[in-house]
Amino acid sequence: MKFFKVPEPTIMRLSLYSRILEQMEDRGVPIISSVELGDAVGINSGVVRKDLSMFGEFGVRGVGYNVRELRDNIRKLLGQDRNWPVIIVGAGHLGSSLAAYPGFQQRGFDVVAMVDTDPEKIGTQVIERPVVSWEEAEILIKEHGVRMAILAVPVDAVQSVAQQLTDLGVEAILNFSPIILKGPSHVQVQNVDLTVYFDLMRFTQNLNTNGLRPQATTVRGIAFR
Amino acid sequence: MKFFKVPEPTIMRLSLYSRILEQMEDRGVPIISSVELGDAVGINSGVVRKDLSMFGEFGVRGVGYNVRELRDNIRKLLGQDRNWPVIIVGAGHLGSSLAAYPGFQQRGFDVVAMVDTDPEKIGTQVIERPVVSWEEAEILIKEHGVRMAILAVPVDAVQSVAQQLTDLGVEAILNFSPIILKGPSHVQVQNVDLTVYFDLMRFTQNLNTNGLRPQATTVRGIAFR
DNA sequence: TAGATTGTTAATCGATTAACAATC
DNA sequence: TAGATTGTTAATCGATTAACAATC
Repeated sequence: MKFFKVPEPTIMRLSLYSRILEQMEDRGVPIISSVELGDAVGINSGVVRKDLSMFGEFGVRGVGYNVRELRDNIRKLLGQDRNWPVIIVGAGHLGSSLAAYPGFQQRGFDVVAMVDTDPEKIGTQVIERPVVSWEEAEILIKEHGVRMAILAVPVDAVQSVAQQLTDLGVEAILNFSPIILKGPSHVQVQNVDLTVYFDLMRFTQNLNTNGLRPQATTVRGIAFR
Repeated sequence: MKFFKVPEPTIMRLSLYSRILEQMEDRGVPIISSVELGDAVGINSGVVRKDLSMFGEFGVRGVGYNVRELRDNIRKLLGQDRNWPVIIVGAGHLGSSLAAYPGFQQRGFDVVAMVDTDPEKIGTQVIERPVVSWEEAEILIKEHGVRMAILAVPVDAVQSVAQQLTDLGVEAILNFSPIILKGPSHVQVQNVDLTVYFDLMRFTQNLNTNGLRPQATTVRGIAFR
């Protein structure tokens, strides 16, 4: 078995490259240089080359990268070329907006269902997705081989829902609740805490207010200005 | 004028500390150690102490940190003690779910309005927030001194909406659309691209699928397992 | 060949970790 | 005083940046 050590910033940038390349492909651009790709995502061209070189030699010296070829390679790396069934837990505002996310289907995710405990919601459809009970969810998870779940439930329900999901064999949980979810080590938990971003913005604004000027910083390797 | 250089991971962790301290305060816990606080957010106690020491000496050696005191200090640092009027642009699913976000009001943000161009929506209320036109938005922005905006509009509208906001004097934009927004240098733009997180999860799952096991990594300084 | 751009190496930077003196 | 925990320093680690040889 081979061991991999890919810096997280690299993976996140691959995701950005992927979208830019998609756009280029749509526009019929055949070749792209690391400088152009870097500019598009707001980073240095060296980073682009370094990131890509971790996975192979995709470019041609003196020429650049074949857009379609590179796109296909990155898609494969990120698993965007396969179909990933996911379930969304919580059919509230956030859950619904995630279900409605256009990039979702488009990028290889397939929301098989939304789980909720509210009897009023169960049996209905939200954004053309069936809202189901946990009993039905269990069946669907087995049936579709669901391995990824998205959590958009109230804070106090997070931990028990995560347990439930783990018991049902889910291997990856993307948690949007503002709480740090801890799962067993074999389950990949990714906490995305939106309040952190609000606080991040406000911190800077607050410094400005106080007559202080923070130095430019970077966010997750993505330059912002 | 004083110059500040605060690592971004530190700011994000301050946000996490803030919430944990809020919970402790609610539970009536008077004192907390860096070890306890570190455990609660899943990091090493040394990081906690280092982060806090950037802003002052908040603890007592041999004892720990006074929960209420530390909470108040961090609130002040992050600007959570003041009221920040914000507007949300885009009254669709994502915009609505952000408006519904309970932590919003609670943590010092005040959504004064939601802006939309759909005549069907203008004049209605979403989550008790008025949906207004750009003309009305302009008035409200001036009236409330709005400096922060949240973007939840379709991809193709992002750049022009950002321009509009900048023209109206908005200084900070939190962009949720999966596009890298570039604003003028005096405007703070924070791109939060949810698709990046999906890809991040999937990348790991994809490696697992291929029989590879990625090493444990960290996300934005927050350990996950 | 001349020009361009990759892939890669070495230097730099910054954040995390480990360790411990200070001190309650 | 003994035990505990902070604030801080030095060592480590890892990512970014700069530079350039390889090569189309």
